Amino acid sequence: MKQLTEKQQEILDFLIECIREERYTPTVREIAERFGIKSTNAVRDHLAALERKGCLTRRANTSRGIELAEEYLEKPEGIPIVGRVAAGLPVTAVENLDGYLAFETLFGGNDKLYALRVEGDSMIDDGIWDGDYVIVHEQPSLDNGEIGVAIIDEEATVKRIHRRGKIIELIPANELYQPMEIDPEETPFRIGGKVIGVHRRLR
Amino acid sequence: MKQLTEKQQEILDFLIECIREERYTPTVREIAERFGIKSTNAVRDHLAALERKGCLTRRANTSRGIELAEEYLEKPEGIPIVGRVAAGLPVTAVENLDGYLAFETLFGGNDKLYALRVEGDSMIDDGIWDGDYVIVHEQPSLDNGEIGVAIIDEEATVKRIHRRGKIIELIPANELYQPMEIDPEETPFRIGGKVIGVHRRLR
DNA sequence: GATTATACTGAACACTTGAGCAGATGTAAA
DNA sequence: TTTACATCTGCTCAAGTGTTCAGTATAATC
Repeated sequence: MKQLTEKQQEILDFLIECIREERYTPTVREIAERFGIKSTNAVRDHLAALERKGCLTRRANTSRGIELAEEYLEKPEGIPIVGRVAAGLPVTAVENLDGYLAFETLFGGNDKLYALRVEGDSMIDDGIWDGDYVIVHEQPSLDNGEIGVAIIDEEATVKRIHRRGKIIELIPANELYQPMEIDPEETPFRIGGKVIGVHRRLR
Repeated sequence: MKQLTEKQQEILDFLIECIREERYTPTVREIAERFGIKSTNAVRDHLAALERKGCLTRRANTSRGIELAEEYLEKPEGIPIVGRVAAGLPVTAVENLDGYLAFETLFGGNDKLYALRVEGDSMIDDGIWDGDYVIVHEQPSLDNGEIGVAIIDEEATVKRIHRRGKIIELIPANELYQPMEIDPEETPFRIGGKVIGVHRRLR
């Protein structure tokens, strides 16, 4: 991407604001009015420059036919992640900013994910509490000892899952609970996926 | 919201697809072409009906001036939350769907939020582990005993925070650690906010 | 000094587009 | 039957809008 002039950047910012925030592509004349430009051709020059520099494309002879390049269409979503707290600044100052916390960025657009609300405290020693959401990657099998979702008789439960020969062992993380053994030939059993995240809402 | 006819629904769906997905508002004639309608006035009638029923508004005398109502602009984001797992269906089948897990819906567009990565295991008994993200609501004070962010000498730390007279007490949730006492008149101290959520990425 | 890119004015042109009118057909409710 | 509404055709018109041409001026680059 080539360097933009100040004016070009201003106009690009305006376009981004319009299209991203207002879902509304301005006309050449609207852009001219916004910047106090009296000739549509001046705007045209800027748009041509922006197009040449790869910031946008235009549909010819079409009203409001500006299409922004991909990188300008997404707005940062989620919760700002604060790194070090710089002296004297508010916590969320840009200087402290480390990124954005969002499921999108954390789990990267994976469409085999689902969330499950945990009931009971059988996994409390693994840091999974009653009422937590676990984020699950749907997959048919697990490595031995991984935390996953076991579906027994269509009832979902979160446990550490071991396979010992033909027997499936579900191991809680709470000394008050006993491990459970399942013979898949006797009991309808399947694996719902692997737990890859935990989310808790405090009050 | 009044009932839509099949045709009106089709046109609304097309508008939603264009505006939401392609960021591109079609003209009356483009809509006509899309549905094999030969007169712009037929489309005009449909748009009038949709406007009357509150699905959209139109900017008069403006090209591509259709504005969808708020409820059609957002697409469901986040991770599907599964409730009960219905028999015989894949886990993420619509029948099991309970909603979507997203920071947006969980924390409702609150802009006083930030996230902080936790270092150390001083809060392990409160289910906050080393490497977790805590979601913090920025606020200047806390109720006694709430979990919050204490900023001491511009260093942020997560603890249960008590106020005892002039003294601030920071109480860890791990018997290996000792409570810490702070005199705000001697040590630069402020409250970074209240911890309202925990998020953990497993591997 | 010549060339190129940026930034703009002003006017004219032609296509794009929304708006409007007159009228037709079919369906469903009153 | 009457009424209301949805759906559509065909046409016209005016306003909206992108495009082009002819210039002017400045600064950076070669």
